[in-house]
Amino acid sequence: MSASVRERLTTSLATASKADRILANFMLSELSNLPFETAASLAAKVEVSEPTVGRFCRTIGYKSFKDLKDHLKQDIGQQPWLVGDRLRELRKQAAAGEDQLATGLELEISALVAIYELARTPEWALVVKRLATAPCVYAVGFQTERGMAQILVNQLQYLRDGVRMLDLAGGSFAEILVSDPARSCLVIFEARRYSRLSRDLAIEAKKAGIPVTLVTDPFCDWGRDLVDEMFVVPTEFNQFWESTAQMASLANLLVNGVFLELGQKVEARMEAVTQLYSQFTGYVGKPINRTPQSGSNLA
Amino acid sequence: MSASVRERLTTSLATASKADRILANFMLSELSNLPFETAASLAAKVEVSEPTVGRFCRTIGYKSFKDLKDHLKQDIGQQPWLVGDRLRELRKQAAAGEDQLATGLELEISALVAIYELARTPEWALVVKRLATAPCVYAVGFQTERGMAQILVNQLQYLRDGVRMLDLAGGSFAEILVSDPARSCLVIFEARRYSRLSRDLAIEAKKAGIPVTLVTDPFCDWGRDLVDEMFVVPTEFNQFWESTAQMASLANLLVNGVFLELGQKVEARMEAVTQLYSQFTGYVGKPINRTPQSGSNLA
DNA sequence: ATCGTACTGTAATTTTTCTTACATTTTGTC
DNA sequence: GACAAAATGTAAGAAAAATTACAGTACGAT
Repeated sequence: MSASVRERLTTSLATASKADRILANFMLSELSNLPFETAASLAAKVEVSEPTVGRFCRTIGYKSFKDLKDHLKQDIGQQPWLVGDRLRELRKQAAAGEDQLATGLELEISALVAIYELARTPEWALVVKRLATAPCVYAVGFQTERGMAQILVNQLQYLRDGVRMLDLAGGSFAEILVSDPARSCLVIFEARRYSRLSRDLAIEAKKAGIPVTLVTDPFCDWGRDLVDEMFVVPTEFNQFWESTAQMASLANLLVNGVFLELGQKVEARMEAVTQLYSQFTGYVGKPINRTPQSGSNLA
Repeated sequence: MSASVRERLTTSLATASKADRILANFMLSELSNLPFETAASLAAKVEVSEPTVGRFCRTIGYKSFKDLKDHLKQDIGQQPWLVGDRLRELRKQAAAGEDQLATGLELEISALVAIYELARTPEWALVVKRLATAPCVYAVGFQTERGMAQILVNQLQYLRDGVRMLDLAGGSFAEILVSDPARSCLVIFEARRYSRLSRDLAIEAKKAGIPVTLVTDPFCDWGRDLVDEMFVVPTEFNQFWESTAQMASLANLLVNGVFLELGQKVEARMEAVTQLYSQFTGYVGKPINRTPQSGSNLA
């Protein structure tokens, strides 16, 4: 009757019921934030009812969620969990050992800050508006930046129609370049070494009058006057090569902006997409819903 | 109106009244236990009345003791750091307007910290080693996480042979599931709502004996005993839905680890890939190199 | 010394958090 | 497919925590 909170949670996983497992899992992954939670806040996050939280704590041997937290206090003991402390800890280790990782963290953090600064610029607002309203949105990325375009596209597609990822599979980029420029816009993700395709595509798009947004690294010297907006994302984090990881954060912020711009009306669409996914593929926990919904195609 | 809890407490020491000073001092020395305290428990410990605690918190700018705790949670420390001023600036604006963006930034930063902590775990080292040495590496992601898998795959492919992205285009995942399990490993990126495919794939991979690494959000309750390693990435950044953006950072860190593991020998390959890209597509600044290089196919 | 101001505590009230009782749903079994 | 058992949610109520109102106290100024 005296195991650590973590141990008890882990043990419980074996026998616990569905809701209890969800709780245990979440608690395990968020152990360091638990002290700040309350039974109600937890319940909301994992989408169970409040009594379930209390009951679960009782089944694993505590009096209440609060009691569990009190035990946590002793468990964590000297381990830091305030972000500040943890950051400091990482730094210290970085200073001690020959670990270049932690300095990378600081650089990555500063990249994030830079991105959030970008998100307050007029250009940002402009791009968000365009991504929300242009009939056709294209995104593209080559080499290692292909995934970034993918991320933007996949998410935007939940919010609106007419979003497509470009690639050179067809050999020409004709999809966008011969379409009505007033109806299209393009987002290019790029970083060193810049693919010739990015530049050529930007040139042609400009020629065609299609608005182009370039998300790139600080070394890009060819974009400035070819594109309408250029978002520069820091990429040097002490890793063996540039990391464009934080472009994903930028992409997500853009998507978030588009959501805010579109407002309520996207909800129906998101619901429909989810419904369709449920129907054709299925989600964990819910079997495939094989009954096509009459109201599901709002595209 | 935007200092860290620690800062505010320290500042208050100068002007505070007797009881307040006692409180501030106690809080400062017990900062890491604060989340477990309640206004009443604190009051008892320093022998002041409960309202005094609340009042004190209000005089230093919080709504209540609970509000102070909430800020503590996000407090990333007062250390002078790289981007301190800019971060502070963003925070100030956040405090002023009801701008949820900046608090999102703090959450995103703490997610980064969590990832860098992950990168120091034994599991991480294990996964890196496996990604570096397994003959076949597969990565997969569905819905909005597809891009994450893409990012990992595209980069790993620069470093080593035998890296492929999985999808259901063929309808069966046979590529990996009927291959020699001793030669393969799998990385799954997933987040709510979890695709049925992720789980089923994990189950089958486990059955087949293929090591599986799951990168997911804190809400995932089905992975724990289905996979060999589970990396949990925080995803709630005050945006309209979960943002898995920081998984990209995790992917890049993994790639970086693989690079360090493989060492010098990857350079030749990277050079060759670059050469081939130059030959077939070309880089900005360099025209297509149309002369095939005799030494370029090391694959 | 007396007054006034600022500080602090007591007690009542409000708000939040947790629990209990009961209804409903889910799960497993025959 | 129906039943029982287990699990979960709802809603009401109990307990805890925090706030407010108000009264008393300490301390400085006059």
